[in-house]
Amino acid sequence: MLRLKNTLTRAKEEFKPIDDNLVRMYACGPTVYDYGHIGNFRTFVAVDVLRRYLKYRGYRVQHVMNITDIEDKIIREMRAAGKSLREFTEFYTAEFLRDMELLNIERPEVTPRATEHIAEMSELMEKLRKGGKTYESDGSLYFSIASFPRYGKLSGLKLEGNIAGARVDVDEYDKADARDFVLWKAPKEDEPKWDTPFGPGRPGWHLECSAMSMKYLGESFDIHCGGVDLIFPHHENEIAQSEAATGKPFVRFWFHVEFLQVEGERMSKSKGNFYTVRNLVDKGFSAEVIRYLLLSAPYNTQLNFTFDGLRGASSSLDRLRNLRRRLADLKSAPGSNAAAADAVKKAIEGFEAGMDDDLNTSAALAAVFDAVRELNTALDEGKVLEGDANSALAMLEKIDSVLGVLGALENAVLDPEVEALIEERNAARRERKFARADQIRDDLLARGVILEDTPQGTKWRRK
RNA sequence: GGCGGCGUAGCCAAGUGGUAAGGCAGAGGUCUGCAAAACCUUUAUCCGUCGGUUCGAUUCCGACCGCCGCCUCCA
Repeated sequence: MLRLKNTLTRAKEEFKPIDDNLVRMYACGPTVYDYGHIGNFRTFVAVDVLRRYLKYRGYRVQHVMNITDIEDKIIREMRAAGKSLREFTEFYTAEFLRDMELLNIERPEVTPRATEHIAEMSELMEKLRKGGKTYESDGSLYFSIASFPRYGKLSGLKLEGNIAGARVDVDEYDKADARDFVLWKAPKEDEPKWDTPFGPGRPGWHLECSAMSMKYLGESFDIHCGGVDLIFPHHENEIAQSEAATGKPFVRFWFHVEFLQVEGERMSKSKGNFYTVRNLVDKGFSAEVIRYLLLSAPYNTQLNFTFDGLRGASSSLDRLRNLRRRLADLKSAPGSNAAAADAVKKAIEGFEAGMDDDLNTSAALAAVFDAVRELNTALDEGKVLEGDANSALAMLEKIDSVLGVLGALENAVLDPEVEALIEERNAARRERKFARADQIRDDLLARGVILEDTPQGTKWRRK
C-alpha cells in the first residue's frame, strides 16, 4: 500500500486513484529560456521515480508535463539572443528533453506547449468571466481572489494583511487587490501576442497549467507535482482558477519536491555553484551517477548536493553493478540455496516497504545494499546456484525499473587488442615477470580498462 | 514580521517512547606475486543546547541557538 505525503492535508495518506487502475498525474515542467540546472532535475527525477513506482505497483499512468514556451523571461532572453520566439524556445525545449533522456527520465505521455493551447485557455477564461470571477483592467484579465473563499488552502498562507517585510509586487499592471493574479496579459509593444475574445495578449503563467491539465486529465485528477517553491503562488492559483471554473475538486494529491542545496548553499549563478547536467558530465560524472545522487535522498527533504556526494554515488553505483556483473558471469549448478534466496526476498520486501512509505528511497536502498552484501558473501562462498543468480538478477532489474540507474548490462565484448594484452600479461605472470605484467595493467587502466584477476581467470571491464 | 521545514559519526543519510539502518570515505585484516573486486573487524555510550513529561526520550512538550524555504520571478 503506497502512502504519499499530500501537501493539501500535510499528512501521509494512502494513495488510491480516482479510476481503478489508472493514475492521472500532472507535473509542472520547465520554462524554456535556458538550460535546466540540477535543481530543476532533482524535481523531474523525483517525479520520474514516483511515476515509475506507480507502474511498478501495477498502475497505468497518464502523465502530462507542460512546456512553458511563453513567459516574461523568455521574451527577454529571446530578444537578447536575437531570435524568434519559436526558434528560441524550440532550442531549449530540445535541450531539456535531451537532458531528460540522459538522466533516464521517462518521457511523460503528453508534453503540451503553452502556445499551442491558447484556445483551451480562452475557454477557461470564458468560464471564469461568466462566473463573475474576473475583471478587466487596461486590456488585461485578472482573477479576483475575493471571489474564491478557499484561496490559501494549499499554502496555508493568510494573505489578508501581514505581509510586512514581504515584497509586494509592483507590477505595471493595475490590480484591484495586490493578491489577485493575471490570467491574460495585454501586449506591450512588440511582444508576442495571440488573439482571443479577451483581446490580444499572452497568457499569465498560472493559466496554462490549469487549461492543459484539465484538457488531458479531466477536471479532477489524482496527482499534481512540482517543486516546493510552486506551492505559492502557482499551485494556489491553479486551484483557484480551476475550481472556480468547474466547481469540482481539482487535484487529490499535491506532491512537492524539496529544494536542492549545493555545498550547503542555495544554487545561484552569482555564487558560482550553478550546475547544469552537461556541466557535470563534462567534469566526468555520468548521468546515471547524477541521477543516483538526486534520488538517493527522499524527495521531501532538502538534499545537499556536493562533489563528495557525487563521488560517493559513483562508488555506490559501481558496487551495484559489480554485483550484477558477478551474478551474470556466474556459472553454477542448477538449484537454489536458502541464504541467497532469502536475501533476494528480503531485498524486494524492504525495497517495497521503503518505497511504499512516501517513496523513502534511503530506506529502500538500505534494503537493497543489505542484499548486496549477503549475495556477495554467498558468491564468495560458492553458495549461489543458478536459480539464485537468476532471481537475484531479476531482483536488480525489478528495482532498477524504478531507480533507473544501472544501465544496460554490457556483454563482455571481445576487444582483440585488449585480449591480446591480457594474454601477454598472463604469460608474463606465469613467468613471474611481474614488472611487465603490472605495466600492462597500468597501461590498460590509463585507457579505461580495469583488470581483475579472479580464480576464474582475468576479467576486464570498462571504467 | 507571518507561515513551514531541518539540525543524527569525517561526509551523505534512515529511523523509533525501550536504548542508533544503509552508503561513501578512513583504519586494520582475509584473499592476491602486487593489485582490483569481495568479505570481516573497526569508526556516534550517543542523535544542536537546556529544561519538562515518563519507569525510560534521539524519538513527545517547551525554551533557546544555528541552518534552509515560502510570503506573488523561481524546481
